[in-house]
Amino acid sequence: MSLTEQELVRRQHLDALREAGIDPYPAAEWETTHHAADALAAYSDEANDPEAEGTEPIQVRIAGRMQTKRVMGKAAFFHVADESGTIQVYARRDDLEDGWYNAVFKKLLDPGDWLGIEGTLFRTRMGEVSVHASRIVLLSKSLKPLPVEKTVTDEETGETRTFNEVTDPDFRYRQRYADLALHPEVRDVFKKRARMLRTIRDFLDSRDYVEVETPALQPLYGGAAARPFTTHHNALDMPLFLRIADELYLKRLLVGGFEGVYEIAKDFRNEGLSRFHNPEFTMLELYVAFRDYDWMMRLVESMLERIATDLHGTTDVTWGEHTLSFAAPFRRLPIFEAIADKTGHHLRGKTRDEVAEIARQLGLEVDGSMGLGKLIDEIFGEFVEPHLIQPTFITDYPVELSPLAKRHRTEEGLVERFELIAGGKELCNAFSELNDPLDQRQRFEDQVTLAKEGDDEATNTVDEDYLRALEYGMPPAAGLGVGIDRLAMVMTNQPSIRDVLLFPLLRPETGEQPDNGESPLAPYM
RNA sequence: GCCCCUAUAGCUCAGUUGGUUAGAGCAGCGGACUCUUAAUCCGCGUGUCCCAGGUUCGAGUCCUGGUGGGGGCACCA
Repeated sequence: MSLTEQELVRRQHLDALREAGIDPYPAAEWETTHHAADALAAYSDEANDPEAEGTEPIQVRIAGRMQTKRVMGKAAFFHVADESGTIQVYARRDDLEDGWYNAVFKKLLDPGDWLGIEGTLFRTRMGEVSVHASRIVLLSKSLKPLPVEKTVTDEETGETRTFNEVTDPDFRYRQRYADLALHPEVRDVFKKRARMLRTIRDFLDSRDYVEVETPALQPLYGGAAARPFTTHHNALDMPLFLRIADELYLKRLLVGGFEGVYEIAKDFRNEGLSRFHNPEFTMLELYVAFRDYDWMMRLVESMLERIATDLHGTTDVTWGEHTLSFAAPFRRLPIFEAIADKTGHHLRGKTRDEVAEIARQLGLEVDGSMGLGKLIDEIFGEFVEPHLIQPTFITDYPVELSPLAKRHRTEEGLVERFELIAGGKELCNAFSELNDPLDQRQRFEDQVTLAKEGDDEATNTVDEDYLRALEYGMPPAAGLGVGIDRLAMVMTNQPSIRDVLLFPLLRPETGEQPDNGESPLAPYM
């Protein structure tokens, strides 16, 4: 791939630096005393006013990426960005090592270079707290120019305007490193995501639930309805599946005597991509012995309340034009009531064919392969779910949809299950876990029948080992699954799952295509 | 898999009913400048107009096919 003029210029700078005896990629540690934000805070600390008579100037050593460079002959200003923010640096020829300013700083350093700066804090005539540099060290040379965005604050209105903002999603997702370097607010999203995960772990650990790890490579897949990725183990010469859920392994651990276990892990589902779906995604699963789905609703309320408060200081979370309230308790609504509210149709007790007719009346496409459960799910997904903006527990699903959930204690044909919907999307799925081994075997066999009838998401194998575990006796338990990515979307107000994944799945870039029949795929050049 | 939108300089974008040499700002290059902040001033345009065909005297512009990206549908307990 040919280099642009700007890339060539930077390579020339690199060569010139080496000729001048400056290592553009030095190994030695550059110990810092401050981040940019700390330095600014230190200066504005009124208890130690640095502008008061007789006060010693504050010495700082900082490190960061050079932003725009404004050279005015024998002095220059530039900003340096580190993880905390930016701070301006004032570099004067006569304050730096002899000849260095003209020969190195002006000619060979470029925006994007990583620099170490030593100096004292002062306030410029324009009022900006800055570092008056006594020493500037190149820490790492940048050979490829980052796009230049400039943000201006209008002094009268206080409004900020950004020029040349990089908005191309292709660029931002593919070159996430550049997106992050350019956009501190994108880094903030991922810091919030990390904090959310830490809150979840704190919350669960404080209840003495044990974080465990179960296989991602599985000889049989199960625990959800989804098509798996398949792979192959060479030494054992056997096919393996990437997990679509952790559920069946975690419940084996309840049999083994753990009373609370959870796992935060990637699941893999071989399905389409969308604003809400990535083929690999992060799932929290939690199983607690001797509890039921009612109890689990209260736990979820309490956990989400805490996540919202930790991230935002309040249970109110902005979601597009809405404000979601995660203050407990959340609304609870049986699925049949929810459907009746939105469509006027009471489906409880109706036969498969009656529901199919209603679905047709509502304008849904119905075909003969759709069972009662599937039809109800379709109606719910089309007419109810998108309208559930505030956090809402939808409860008591038809048994056909839930082969791993316990039958409802009083309602025939239903299971003790809930989903939490917020922002019009499913965030959690939970139930009182089915622990009757004989009922479980029957439901697995029903799934196998569905698979044979052509449902390519039904599991086509009975997991005999799981049934063996259940036969030893699994305590009654409540189980929960939380889509961490979707929760992160809601908690950080991001419209696409790609905005809460550092590296969402994209097609590989096609490289330069020499007309020689070689592979067109050259992802990273 | 289907439908719609979209692709022009490193970045953000303009480009007329098809018209001859494809432009602007920022970035970059050369020069001036010791408190600037989209620094300013003087000079310089750096391009596979996503790709491949086609229509035409002539295509960035129109047509067909393809590729990347976005949105929607389908799929997704």
